[in-house]
Amino acid sequence: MAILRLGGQRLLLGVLRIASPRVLSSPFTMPPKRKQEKAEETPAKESKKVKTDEFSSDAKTSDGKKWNLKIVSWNVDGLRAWIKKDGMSIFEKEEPDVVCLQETKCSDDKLPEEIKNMKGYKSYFMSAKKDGYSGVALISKKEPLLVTYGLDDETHDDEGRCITAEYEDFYLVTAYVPNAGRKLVTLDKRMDWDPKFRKYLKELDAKKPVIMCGDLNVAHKEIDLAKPKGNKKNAGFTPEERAGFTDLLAEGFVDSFRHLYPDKTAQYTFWTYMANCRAKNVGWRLDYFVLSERLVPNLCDNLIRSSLYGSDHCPITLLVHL
Amino acid sequence: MAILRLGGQRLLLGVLRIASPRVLSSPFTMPPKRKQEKAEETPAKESKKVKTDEFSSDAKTSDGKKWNLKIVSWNVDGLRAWIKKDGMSIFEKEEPDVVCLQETKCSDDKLPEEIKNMKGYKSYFMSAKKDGYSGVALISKKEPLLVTYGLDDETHDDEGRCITAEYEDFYLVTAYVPNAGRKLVTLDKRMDWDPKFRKYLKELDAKKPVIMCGDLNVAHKEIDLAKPKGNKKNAGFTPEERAGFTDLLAEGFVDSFRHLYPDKTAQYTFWTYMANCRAKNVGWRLDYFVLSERLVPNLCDNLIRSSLYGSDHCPITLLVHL
DNA sequence: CATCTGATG
DNA sequence: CATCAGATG
Repeated sequence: MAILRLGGQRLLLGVLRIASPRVLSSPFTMPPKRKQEKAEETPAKESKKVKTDEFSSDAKTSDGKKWNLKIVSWNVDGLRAWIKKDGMSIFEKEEPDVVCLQETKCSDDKLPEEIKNMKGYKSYFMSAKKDGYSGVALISKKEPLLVTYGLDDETHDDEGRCITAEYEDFYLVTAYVPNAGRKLVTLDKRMDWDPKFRKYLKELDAKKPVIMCGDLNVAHKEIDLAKPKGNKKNAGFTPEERAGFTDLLAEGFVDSFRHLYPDKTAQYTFWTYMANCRAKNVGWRLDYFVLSERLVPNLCDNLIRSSLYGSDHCPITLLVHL
Repeated sequence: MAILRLGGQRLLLGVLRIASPRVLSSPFTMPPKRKQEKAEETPAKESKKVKTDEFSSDAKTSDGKKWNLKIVSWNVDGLRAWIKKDGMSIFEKEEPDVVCLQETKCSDDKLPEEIKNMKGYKSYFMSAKKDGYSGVALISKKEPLLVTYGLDDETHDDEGRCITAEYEDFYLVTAYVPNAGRKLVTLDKRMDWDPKFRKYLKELDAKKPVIMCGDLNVAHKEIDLAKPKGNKKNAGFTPEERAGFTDLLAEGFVDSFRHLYPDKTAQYTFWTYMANCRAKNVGWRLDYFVLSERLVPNLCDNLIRSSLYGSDHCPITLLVHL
């Protein structure tokens, strides 16, 4: 069993509330200036532009049913900095049913009010013990039947890496998978995580279908990063990490993006801030929606929102019919 | 004897060079935006405005001689950040003969080229052993006869707090005096410094008149800070620190600003960044020019440039006839 | 080249 | 509320 935090908003039963999201701020679709020259005089926070068509979609399942559930996943690389960079405009643009965030880097007591109490949403956070490190969040229109935190594992559950929301018809799991680190100093921790997480997902999958999303800190195949040759010994593209992902799929899960677009190249969700990599699209696909195989008939689309800035990752969006 | 660093530009003999300072950048006389909203799109660094009259002065000695030497002192609170905030435009505005900087917070290997090799100036730096801490600089049009570093004292000379430049007719000393710290945790270090520094200045004074400037980290009298009542137990206004300054003056030195303006109130050189203190002029006079008494006939003016931004201190300017 | 913390002021 | 360093990514 996963850890179950009680009290406050953390034990959650049944009542489903639906409301339209708060209008937050203007689109943020231009790459921001570098740090030395950043931040215009008046950030465009005041203008209340209407949602553009850029984020609308008519995607359907293979048997023609239009999507009715939208989930966004975004590694924010620091929740507070991301908010200052207008990251929360994602709610206005996507009008998502659920938003999952990774690398919040924010202890509970420092969480900004605006993200804790979003109109029309319920928010759940799992912060690391270590301040300013890791941390995930799950923000849902519908109140889940139950929200649980972690994998029930001593090694990993102090690091704020996983939240599970149970809904009527499925589990939603968001994860920030351990980074193997420079010179692979934490590859051991990562390789400890992979089978435990796989087991955890398999146990959920035995009960209800699973939608898992987040920063899995691996580019699965050569097609999933710009420079496969040079990165075979680097965190995120070692044989061990790649095999870990292959093993997960072998248990009855699907990489929804690659399922839909098996040959699509140069589709990344992360670019290091260094060396102007994002402008050059020298990136990695590290962020995924992984679904129980039996959800494939429900899958409508998996979009990579590479036009959105606010972190060194971009958001990804899942559309399903459920 | 003070420590004498040899090698490179640090042992300095005789040759006097005078050149006009490089035109650096536009005036920077408006309070900058707060951090969250700072830095215009295009910093005004390109425009080459002419020096305004704001910084010109006809100040004379009491017997009518116009000033011919201008020295600026500024606690920059991080040399590199100060440069980014256009602090170096002080050279264009004041056309000073010497600029003394405190709290450079920059090890020698990280010093920006532009400050090391200013056209028309010679630069001298004393950095602390501890990275990003303390540090002073002295930048002079005329090459001094000799430049020495520190007080020849083990306790203090690792902390980059003092540079002495010997000229034909006087010594120029710049100092960043130890801060007594929150809850006075380093008051002991400070009270160790005061008599040693006093002794050092007295020894110089026995040879040539002394001009000492810098952040002395004390507001001498109640008139020298906005909130004297509430600060009697705080760093910078304890009885011990104030007595240290009184003791220095008793050895034959003069606080040039207070000498010229004995009753002028609300004249400060430092405002904490917190609580919007600068806008409210809730400040402290911590930066001084202290002169050998026999230089009083040479004194023309001591100006507090509170319109200049770039750090939590403003620059002060000394005009003398020598 | 970013985020964060923690020391320092 | 700033600077900086160092850890982390």
